[in-house]
Amino acid sequence: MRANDEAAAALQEYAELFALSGGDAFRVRSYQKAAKAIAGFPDDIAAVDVRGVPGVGEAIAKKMEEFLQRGSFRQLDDLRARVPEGVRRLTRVPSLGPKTAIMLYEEFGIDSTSALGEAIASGRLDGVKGLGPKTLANLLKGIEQLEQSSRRVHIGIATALAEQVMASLRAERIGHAGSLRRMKDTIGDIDILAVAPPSIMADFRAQPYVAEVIAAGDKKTSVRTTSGVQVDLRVVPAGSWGAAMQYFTGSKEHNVAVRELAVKKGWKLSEYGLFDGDRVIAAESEEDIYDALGMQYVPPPLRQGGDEVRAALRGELPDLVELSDLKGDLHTHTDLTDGIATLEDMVAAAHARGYAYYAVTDHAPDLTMQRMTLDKALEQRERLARLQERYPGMRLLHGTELNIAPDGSVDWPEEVLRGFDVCVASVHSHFTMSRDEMTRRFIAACENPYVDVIGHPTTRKIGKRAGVDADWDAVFRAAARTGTALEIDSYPDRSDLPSDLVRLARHHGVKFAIDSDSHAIPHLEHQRFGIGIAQRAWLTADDVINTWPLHRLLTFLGR
DNA sequence: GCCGTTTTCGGCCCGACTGTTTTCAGTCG
Repeated sequence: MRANDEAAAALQEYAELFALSGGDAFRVRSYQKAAKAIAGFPDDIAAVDVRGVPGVGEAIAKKMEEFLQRGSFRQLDDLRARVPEGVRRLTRVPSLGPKTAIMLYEEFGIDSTSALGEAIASGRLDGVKGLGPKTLANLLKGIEQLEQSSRRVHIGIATALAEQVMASLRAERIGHAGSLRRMKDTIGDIDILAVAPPSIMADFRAQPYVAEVIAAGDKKTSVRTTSGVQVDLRVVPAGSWGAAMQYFTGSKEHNVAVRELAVKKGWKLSEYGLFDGDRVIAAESEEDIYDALGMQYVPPPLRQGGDEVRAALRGELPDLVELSDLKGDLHTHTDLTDGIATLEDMVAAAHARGYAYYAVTDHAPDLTMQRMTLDKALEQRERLARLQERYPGMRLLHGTELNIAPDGSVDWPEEVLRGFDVCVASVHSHFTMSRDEMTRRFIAACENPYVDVIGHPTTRKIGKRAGVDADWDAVFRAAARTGTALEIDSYPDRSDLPSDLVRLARHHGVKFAIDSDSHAIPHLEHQRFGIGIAQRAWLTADDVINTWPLHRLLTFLGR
């Protein structure tokens, strides 16, 4: 993890603890704002003065400097000691905020979600002021949701941790396998393979990110990291690298299918190689193994144990969309609404990525907290037009992220919508409508001729909120019929659409936009996670509108 | 805590929703 992300996480934790200990709400907001700005700051704060980050003054700068020196700061240590861990977990329950968490702890001694569950079940909280029967029932439901989701982390967290682990170890060869390599949107634990001397295990156990050693052997060491995620490190022989990668990448179902192929030929496939008796047929590279079995190389995101093995035997695997196919980004924000970087900085960062086009899509007025007005949007359009002169090779598109109201309507009338190059439309509230109402809502949005892309369609937040309920077949048919693209929102805690729904939508003839939904410059890189979702859904470049050349994209947008 | 063409104090995104209450507190985006 970058120093910025670690420092921001510590500050964010401090903000939470500060709120839980009854601290001033404006100060809480200051800490949160600064944490967001530090995480999104393009330069390494270990290398530059952190006071240069907007929202960071003298007090926060001191805390961050202490953090960079010793991995914590005094005020954070104090609050960690004062606020029980269980109380912090209470606030992760949806609809349970700091006020209620403090009250439950101080009045009833409840310091964990399980204690809360028992207290509700036993009737101990019946008749408590502010906690009616509906609230208690909602809390129980929230606890259940939390317990189901808390064992896995989203791919953004897992990727950062895996990269940190690999960078911290010296090896002749090192790489990650498992569900992370298959680009699943959530990851249970991280598998790292290495070709290295035995001493790597001791080095691994001594790393500062290790909280607990679960198992320590010559071939495998398992630890729980300070972030709570388990990491397994396996040392493999150099000659078996490909076989080990193939074996530990999985999925289990994929490996069963591939091993059956080997058995049919009278061979044996293990993590040490593909063998005919004692003779090694292939072991050093995955490509050799798949080749020897008479099939195409199967890219990890496709190894799900579905029909990829059959397709690979027939030579019918798709030519998957790659990160390098993307020619632009169609959903990004600036500090005009809830982004933290200026229009000029976001555009410059997009240009540095070599895009052929780039859309700025700040929020529209119906999300009142964003304070957007038509005047502000038009002024931004002027600024963008002036910026365009500086970037002749990159077409700047002025867009907006509209809000889909419960009836499926959006923020502005047609004459205003007509003026945008691209309109993304997304659901941001009213998540609990009935399936029928929600389906009608999405279909109405698709039928709006100015809506080009449905943003983060299920609105799920991994570990926090389940997706909305809708008849997706009906929604996808409407999207295909109206020429409305569905977004693959690459922001890792969204990962939305999820790959199974992408595959279903593709079946209906839908096109997709792989967007970063960036609120800061580093977020532009998140598109790699969206590519993973697209690959798991077998998408080719032709399925993704932001791989298309500009003129084809503009034709699709109908502008 | 931060911030400043209304600068060193007094503001700080604010409206909707839910479940509770009998006029509102807490939570969320």
